[in-house]
Amino acid sequence: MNSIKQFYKQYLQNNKIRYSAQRDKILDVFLNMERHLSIAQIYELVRNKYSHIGYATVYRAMNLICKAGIAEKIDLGDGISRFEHKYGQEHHDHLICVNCGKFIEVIDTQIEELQRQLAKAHKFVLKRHKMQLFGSCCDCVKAAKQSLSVLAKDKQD
Amino acid sequence: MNSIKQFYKQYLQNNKIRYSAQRDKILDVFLNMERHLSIAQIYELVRNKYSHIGYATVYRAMNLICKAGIAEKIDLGDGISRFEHKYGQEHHDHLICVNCGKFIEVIDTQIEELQRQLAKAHKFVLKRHKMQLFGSCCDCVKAAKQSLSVLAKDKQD
DNA sequence: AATGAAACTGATAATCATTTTCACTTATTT
DNA sequence: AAATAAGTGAAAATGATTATCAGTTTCATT
Ligand SMILES: [Mn+2]
Ligand SMILES: [Mn+2]
Ligand SMILES: [Zn+2]
Ligand SMILES: [Zn+2]
Repeated sequence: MNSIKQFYKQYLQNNKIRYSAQRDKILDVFLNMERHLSIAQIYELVRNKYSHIGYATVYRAMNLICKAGIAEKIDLGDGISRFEHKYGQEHHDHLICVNCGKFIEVIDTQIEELQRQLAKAHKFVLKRHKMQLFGSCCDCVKAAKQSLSVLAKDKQD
Repeated sequence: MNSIKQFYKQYLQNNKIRYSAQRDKILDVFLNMERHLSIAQIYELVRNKYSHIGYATVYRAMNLICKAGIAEKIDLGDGISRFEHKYGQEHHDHLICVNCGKFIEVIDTQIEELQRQLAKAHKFVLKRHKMQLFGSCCDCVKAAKQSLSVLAKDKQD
């Protein structure tokens, strides 16, 4: 039925790691959650649904889920790790709005190809890369323009 | 004479921030240092040369130097901030060897242009970006091959 | 030169995300 | 069932960074 869960169970079995009730619940929450949530947010969701699960257990479970290749930890440099789905997802990079925190997932095959060429030119064996574009999303730009025009109007009066 | 120091003094003056002996020493160390050093490493260098300067003062001074636009803090996701020269330097991205930690500075104008287009396509007003390519540098690849062949020879014997 | 305000320093404490520890419980193997 | 291994949760530890605060230095004004 749930092929991801099957995959996870297989991974644990292969590595002689037990499949506990806590790990099951945390995986369920992760699989049903919005993208890019932090540990604190995942912990809250787990608590709401099941309670009585420790913070450290959520950390441990999410690290396992990452090791299994089902989640990926992403780091925006703000000191908070976020997690996103990786199983069956193709690689992508992020546009991040510095105002509202919105994530836009992007993949640009030309850039990816140029990255490979760049690494090759420096005799680098490329393992992974991180590309994050920070700026203001269209909604936030619109909102900023709006408030500017309101200010201008106030000045006129 | 030292135009960067002049620039720094001007920045501090403009912002009513004093130019102390500690700030002078820390700036000197930063200006003469290898690229991409951490606070701990800068602190060591400062200590060797002058001693009696507090850790917090180094943090504060480096943050100031960044605000002035002379240094830039870079984050590789390993929890350690590193600093590099920014004054008069053009933007660049990094190839980072996951084995030896070597940095290679790169700039690919095609990628930069594609990034701008990508942002535009999503109606994003781009402020800054981060691109880091992780892998093995040619020296580390060579070393790995070497040790592999040694192992193979051992097996033969 | 004296004075008072403002800025700076350095030691230390606080913060915050994450990891470790450890006594205890649960699952698996013998 | 007993022995062994793994997992859990609470609490402590860690490590980078920032905040606090009493004492010091600098600057401007008298
Ligand atoms: Mn994503
Ligand atoms: Mn650099
Ligand atoms: Zn936004
Ligand atoms: Zn290397």
